[in-house]
Amino acid sequence: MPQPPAPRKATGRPPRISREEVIGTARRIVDADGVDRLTMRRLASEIGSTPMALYHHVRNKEELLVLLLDDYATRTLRRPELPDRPRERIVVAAAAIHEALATCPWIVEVLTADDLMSESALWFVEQIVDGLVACGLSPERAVHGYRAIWYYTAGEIVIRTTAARRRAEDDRTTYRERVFADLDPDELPRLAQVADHWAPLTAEDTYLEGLRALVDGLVATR
Amino acid sequence: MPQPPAPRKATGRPPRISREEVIGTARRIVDADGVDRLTMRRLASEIGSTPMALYHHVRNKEELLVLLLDDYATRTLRRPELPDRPRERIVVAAAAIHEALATCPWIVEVLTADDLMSESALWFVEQIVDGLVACGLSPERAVHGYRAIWYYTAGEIVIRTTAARRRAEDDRTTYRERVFADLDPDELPRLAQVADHWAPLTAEDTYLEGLRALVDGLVATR
DNA sequence: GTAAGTTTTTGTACATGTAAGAAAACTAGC
DNA sequence: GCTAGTTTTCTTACATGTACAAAAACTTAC
Repeated sequence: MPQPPAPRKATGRPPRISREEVIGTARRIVDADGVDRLTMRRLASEIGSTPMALYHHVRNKEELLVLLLDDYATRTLRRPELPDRPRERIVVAAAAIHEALATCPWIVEVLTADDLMSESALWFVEQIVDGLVACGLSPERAVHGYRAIWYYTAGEIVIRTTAARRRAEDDRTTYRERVFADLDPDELPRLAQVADHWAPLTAEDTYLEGLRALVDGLVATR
Repeated sequence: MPQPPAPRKATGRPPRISREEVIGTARRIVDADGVDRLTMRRLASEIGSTPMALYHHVRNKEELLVLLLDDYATRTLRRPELPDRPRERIVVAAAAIHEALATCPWIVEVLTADDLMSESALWFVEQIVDGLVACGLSPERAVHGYRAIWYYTAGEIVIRTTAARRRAEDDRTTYRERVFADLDPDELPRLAQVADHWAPLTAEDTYLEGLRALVDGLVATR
């Protein structure tokens, strides 16, 4: 793996491709044909190299996807105007991250891989932690609060995106539908009550409401 | 795919293996050697069949894993004593699901695949939805509240498990550590302030605190 | 020049999930 | 028995990520 801090040793066989070229070409493929079409072989051939050569610039395909997500975040995350009230500041910052990620449908494969820790995302993290501190949390509790918000946000995106993808590529009856079809109203009255509306209800986008509830709960002095 | 409701047509070539046998053998492999060692070829050979024969009993490997998780949930989920206060009931029910899933380290691959919708898990869902209604939410809002709790719970498990796995199999410096090493304290004062403790802070298990905050926020009349 | 050392590239090979279709093993109708 | 139909199993084949080792293309020391 190359060491950018070193001032270019100029020893060894000179590289024909660079990490940037790899990422850039991968981005083009993903933008054009979707993440499913991004294979190491195709990437290599489009870049004019061989599959294994790529592995000197990225550790493996997963890291490549993380780098792609980073690249995407750097290019599209714009810092919004933040309201004055700290509680609203938290909500707006988290919602901005959520929106950016939710419109990038292929992240699912990567989202769980690591925290969202690109340079450009840190500012949002800072705003959230700072907002929590402004609400009276200790720095430690603020970090925990940020983590909770991140769990909720990432979980929402991953689950909703996966569900949507599954619906798209598989129109057979899902297990869920079968289970909900014959609920015992005596044992599970509430679920039986909402069984008919379960699908539309869970399809609704309630990220913001949930986020608000979570933030409210986090900043409430208990 | 076989139709269990039909009373056994007894036509066509008689099956030599059953879905139950497939799941049972898969479970043994996973219990013995971990989910990584579960391959369709090995499963087939241990069952005394061929890989492609399995595909008449499970749709694909992902469905097999979902069925495995279902099986696991059915065997291990025990209904806890629930407190009277609805708010606490929600917390206890959600925490029970969380605990069962968190001790089953291989679920990550499946968790995002679908809701946790095995028969045995529905009772917990019922308790959560019912608890939310008892706190004054409409049935619709209660379902949304349950979804928020599920997003948070699944996100926590997926992210923490993936992070732990990554730490285990890769001791090289992570991207996160590098980013946190040189934070600009002027631009990101809060993060710089906690940078040293970030790793231990995020390693702490704060699921319950986050859950409590979320539930508090959900039931608070606003 | 040559030799040694370093880094990148390439070629080969393997494990894996699974698509496609042929074959096998049965039943029902004749 | 024979044929047609149905369901399950088996064979073959392919795409993919990537391990491993050899080769290539450099620099530096002599």
